[in-house]
Amino acid sequence: MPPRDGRATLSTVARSAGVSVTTVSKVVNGRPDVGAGTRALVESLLAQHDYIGRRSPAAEGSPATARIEVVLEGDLNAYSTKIIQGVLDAGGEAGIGVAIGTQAGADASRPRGWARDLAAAGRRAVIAVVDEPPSTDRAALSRAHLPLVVIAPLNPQRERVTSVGSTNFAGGMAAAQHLLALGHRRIGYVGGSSRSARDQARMHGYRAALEAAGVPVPDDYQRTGDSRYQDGIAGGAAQLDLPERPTAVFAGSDETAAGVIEAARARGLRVPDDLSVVGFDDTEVARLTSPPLTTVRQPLREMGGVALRTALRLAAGEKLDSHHVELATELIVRGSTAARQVGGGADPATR
Amino acid sequence: MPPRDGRATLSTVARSAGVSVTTVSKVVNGRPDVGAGTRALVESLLAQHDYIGRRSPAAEGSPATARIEVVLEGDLNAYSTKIIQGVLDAGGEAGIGVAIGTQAGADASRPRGWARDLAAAGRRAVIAVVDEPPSTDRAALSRAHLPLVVIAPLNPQRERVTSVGSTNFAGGMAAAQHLLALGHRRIGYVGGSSRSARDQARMHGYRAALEAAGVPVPDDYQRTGDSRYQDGIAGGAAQLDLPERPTAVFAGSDETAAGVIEAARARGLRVPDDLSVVGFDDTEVARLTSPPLTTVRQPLREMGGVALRTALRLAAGEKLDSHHVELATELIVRGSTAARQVGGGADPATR
DNA sequence: CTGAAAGCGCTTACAG
DNA sequence: CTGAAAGCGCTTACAG
Repeated sequence: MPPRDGRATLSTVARSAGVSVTTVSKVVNGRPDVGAGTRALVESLLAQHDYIGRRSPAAEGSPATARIEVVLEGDLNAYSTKIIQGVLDAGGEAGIGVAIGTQAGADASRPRGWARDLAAAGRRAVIAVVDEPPSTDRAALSRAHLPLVVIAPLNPQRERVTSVGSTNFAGGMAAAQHLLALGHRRIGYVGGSSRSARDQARMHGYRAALEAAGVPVPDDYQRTGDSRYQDGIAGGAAQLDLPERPTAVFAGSDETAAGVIEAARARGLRVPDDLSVVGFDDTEVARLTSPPLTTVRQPLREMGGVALRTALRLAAGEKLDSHHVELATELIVRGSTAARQVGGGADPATR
Repeated sequence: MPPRDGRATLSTVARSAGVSVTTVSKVVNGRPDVGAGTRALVESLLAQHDYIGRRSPAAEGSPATARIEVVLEGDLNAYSTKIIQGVLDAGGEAGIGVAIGTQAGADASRPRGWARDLAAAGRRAVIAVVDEPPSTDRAALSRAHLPLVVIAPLNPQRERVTSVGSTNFAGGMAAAQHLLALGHRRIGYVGGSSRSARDQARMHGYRAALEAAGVPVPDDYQRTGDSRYQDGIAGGAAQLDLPERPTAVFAGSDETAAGVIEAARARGLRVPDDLSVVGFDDTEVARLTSPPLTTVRQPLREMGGVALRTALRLAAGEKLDSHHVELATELIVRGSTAARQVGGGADPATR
C-alpha cells in the first residue's frame, strides 16, 4: 500500500527518473557507485518530490524528537540564555524536545531546504530570538507549514508575525520614577537604537516620567547606540564628562548598565554614592555587577515559556486571540541606586 | 542480516517472548487486539531488549535531525552557555543538529526509557556538562549504544568516561605567578569544593607557585566552598576581615571572583588599588565586572567543539587515543590586578 | 486473541 | 555503472 499522505517513496522517484529503485537508494545513501549524470538527475527528482523516506514509528512516538527549533542571532549571551531556559523549562513540562539551530552562517545564508529539513526532522514550530526575522525565513517556514513565534522583536507591531514581548514603556517609566523618588533630578539615559520600537518605548517611558515630574531632559542626557557593554562605557563616559553630569543613569540593558558602572569607576566615581544606575532585563549580569544592579526585570524565562506554548498552539492549528503578547516588567531594586547625595554631582576631587 | 550493532528487532523480542512477530508489532503500536498477559510480557521484554525500532532513513538524511543531545545540570549559566556555543558552532560546521535536554526533573529522575528515546529520535551521542555523570545515566546510555562525552568533570580520571577538560593545575599556577610578579606576597585563594579534583588542581597550582617563590600560604588564606557568587562574597569577606588581609585573591571561578570584588567594594576597598583579583573561566562575566576581570581562560568554546567532534568519532565507532583530553588554559590580564601598592594591605581608613 | 502469509519500503551482495 | 534478486524489518488483512 502506498503511503496515504502522498509522500514519495524510492519507487516513485525511480519511476519518474527512469532508473531502478536500487540506484535511487544508492543516491539517497551517498554511495559512490553511481554515474555523475544519473546522480544529478535523481537528486533533482528527489528534491522535486520532497522525498523524506519512510518515517520511523519509534521517532514519531518519542518524547525526545525535537519538536521546536530555537533560532538565534549571533552568539548566546546572558539575555538569550534566560529565554532559552524558559523554552527548555516549558518544553520539559510539555514533554517536548527542543533543538537549538546550529547556524553555520547568518540568517541570510540558510542552507537550501532549511525549513523543509526541519519539518522532515519532526519540528512542529520555530521560535526565533532575533531582532527582525528575515522575510526569506518567514516565507520558507510558511511553505513548510512551520509556524513562527518571535521573542522580543524590535518592532512587534510592524510585521504580521506572532511575537512575545514585555511592557517596555512601563519599564522605562518605572526606572525613571524610582530614580525620581530617590531625589534625583539630573537623570541620563543610555540605551539602544532609535530604529528599534522596543528601545524607543523604554526611552519614552523614561521621558514621560520625567516630564510628568516637571524635570527637564536635556538632549545630551539622552544617548542611543547599541546595547552592549562598550556602548555603556562610551555613553556613560560622554555623560559623566559633561559639565553638569547626571547623578543617575537609566541604561537600556544590563550590559549597558555594567558599562556605565565601569565608566564611573574609571573616573573615581562610586556607585551608588556618586552615581545611581538602573539597568534593563535582569539577566545574570545584574546579580554579578558591583554593586548588584537595580534593574527593570523582563520576565525572560516566562517569555520563553509563553513562546513555546504559543508555538505548540499554532502547530496544533489553534487560532490566537492576539498575534502579539506583552508580559509585565517589574523594577528590581538592588544596590546600584541610592538617594541623591547632598551635594551630589560635585566633582569627587573637591570632596 | 541482523543489525550488526546488536540492536533488538521485533523478531529478537518475539523469539524471547515465545510469540509471533505480528503480536510484538501490535504491542509496539498499541493495537487493542492483544491479550493483557501477552501484552505485559512483551512490553517487559521490549524494555529489557531496549527495542527502539528501525532507523528512519528519512531523518537519517536530514541535517536538521538532532544527532547530539546536550545534557545540563541545573540552569544555563555563563559557563555552560559558552560550552554550548562551542558545541553549536562545531555542529554547524559538521552539519549536525544539536538538541538541548529538556530536563523536567533532575538527572536522578530521568524518565523511563530516556536513553532509548534519544536513540530512537536519532541521537548518536550525548554530551554532558555536569560535575559527575550519574552511573544510572551511563548504564542507560551504554545499553542504548549512545556514547557519552563529559565536559570538565569534577574527577576526570576516576571514571572510565570520555571527557574533555582544561589544564587546571597550570591555570592555578599562572594565576599565582602573575600575582607574585606584581609584587604580591599575601595571596589568598577562594575556590571550589575539595571533593573536586578539578578545583584541587587549581588550588595546588596556586600553592605550587607560592611555594616555589618561598611565599607562605597560611591556612586561613585558603578557602573552599562552592563556586558561586555568594561563595565569593562569603570567602572574600572572611579573608578581607583577617587581621593581616591578603593584597590579592585568586578565585576559582569568575563568579566567585565577582563575589570577591563585591566583598571588597562593600568594605570600601578598591580593585585593583587595594586588592587584586584573578578569576577562572573567562566567561562573559569577566568582561562585565568593574573593573574587567583578569582571569584564567578556559577555552570553553573550543572544549565544546572538541566534545562534539569526539562524540561523533565515538558514534562512528572510532577508537580514541585517550579517553580524557585537556586543552590549555591561558592567563588573560585585564583591569582587576595591579602591582602591590606601597603600604598595600593597610586599612584604607588609615590612609 | 493469535499468527501465517502477503506485501511495503528499503538495502545490499552480486552478475553483467 | 546499473539493476535483478534476495532478504530485512515491519505492518496488516485475514483465517482460525
